[in-house]
Amino acid sequence: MVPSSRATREILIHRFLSSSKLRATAERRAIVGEIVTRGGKHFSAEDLVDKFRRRGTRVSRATVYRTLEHLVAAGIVRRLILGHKQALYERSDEPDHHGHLICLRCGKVAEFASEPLQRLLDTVGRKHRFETLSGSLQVFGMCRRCASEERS
Amino acid sequence: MVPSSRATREILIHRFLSSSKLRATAERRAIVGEIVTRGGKHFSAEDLVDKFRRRGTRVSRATVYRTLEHLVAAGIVRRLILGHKQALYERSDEPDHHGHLICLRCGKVAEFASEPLQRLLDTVGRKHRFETLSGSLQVFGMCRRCASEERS
DNA sequence: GTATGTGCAAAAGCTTTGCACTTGC
DNA sequence: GCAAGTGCAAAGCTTTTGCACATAC
Repeated sequence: MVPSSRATREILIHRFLSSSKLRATAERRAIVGEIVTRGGKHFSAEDLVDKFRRRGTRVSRATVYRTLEHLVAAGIVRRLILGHKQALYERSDEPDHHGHLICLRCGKVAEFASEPLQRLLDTVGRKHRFETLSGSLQVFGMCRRCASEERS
Repeated sequence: MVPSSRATREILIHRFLSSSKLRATAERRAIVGEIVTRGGKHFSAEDLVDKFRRRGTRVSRATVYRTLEHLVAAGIVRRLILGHKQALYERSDEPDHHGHLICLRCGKVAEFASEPLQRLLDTVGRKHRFETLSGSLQVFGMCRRCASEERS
């Protein structure tokens, strides 16, 4: 049974709005709602804009960017820079720290959870007196499919 | 005693040019030479353009970008995306794998070598049948100086 | 009623590209 | 000589911003 998406959304919206003196606008609700609906997957600002356009919800690109900025500041989503072009975002209430396997040939991004990564972050932070907020391990290379296609 | 920079440069240029059927132009020599001179530090495409402009060497921005692309493909430099704006590059013959500590407040990027990171990459690659070419661990947070300024 | 937020379109910033000219091999 | 490389300026993309209008509180 999947946890109630409606409940999650309300919690997130509440946390988001109360974290500063932000107003609860229809646009912000739509954006948070959409992010909740997407679950743990990565998404770009443009993904949201597209979705709203297709669905007929009126939210401008500028508002999407501005709201994402707030969400990042509030610690609700993380901003990832994986490929070479746009930034991707993901909910930060996802299984703690994880890394990304980025295929340089097909561009696919896979994710892996890693308990050792978590420990590594702790160690590094302590050693360098650095206050770690989040960490992202990017591994560049070739996914299994591309590696085998490359050989043939 | 620092290893001969001239020798290093020749080796790199040779490796670079012979890795495909690339021609040895003055521009490419200047770019590789400059990268060698910079040692292990990060640099952006614009850094190179600036340097050439100040020094009076005529190398266009387009050529810098095109050559960097070749260098990345040849495995001589790595392309890093650390902050939010331009890509940074670094020589890939640097002390194997290392991570980056990125301060979200002042933007400073520090580097740390990490043997455990190396091991983590191996483990992850094996586990996910992923052919790892390079890995980059980005740790976002606050550096010591900013953390203390923030508190005061 | 007023501080906040939104939309639009323009601006900004990095990177890529088309095309005519140059040059290494 | 000709394929490969360069420079220039224009175009492409994502993201940010200024400003007039709209709206949550």
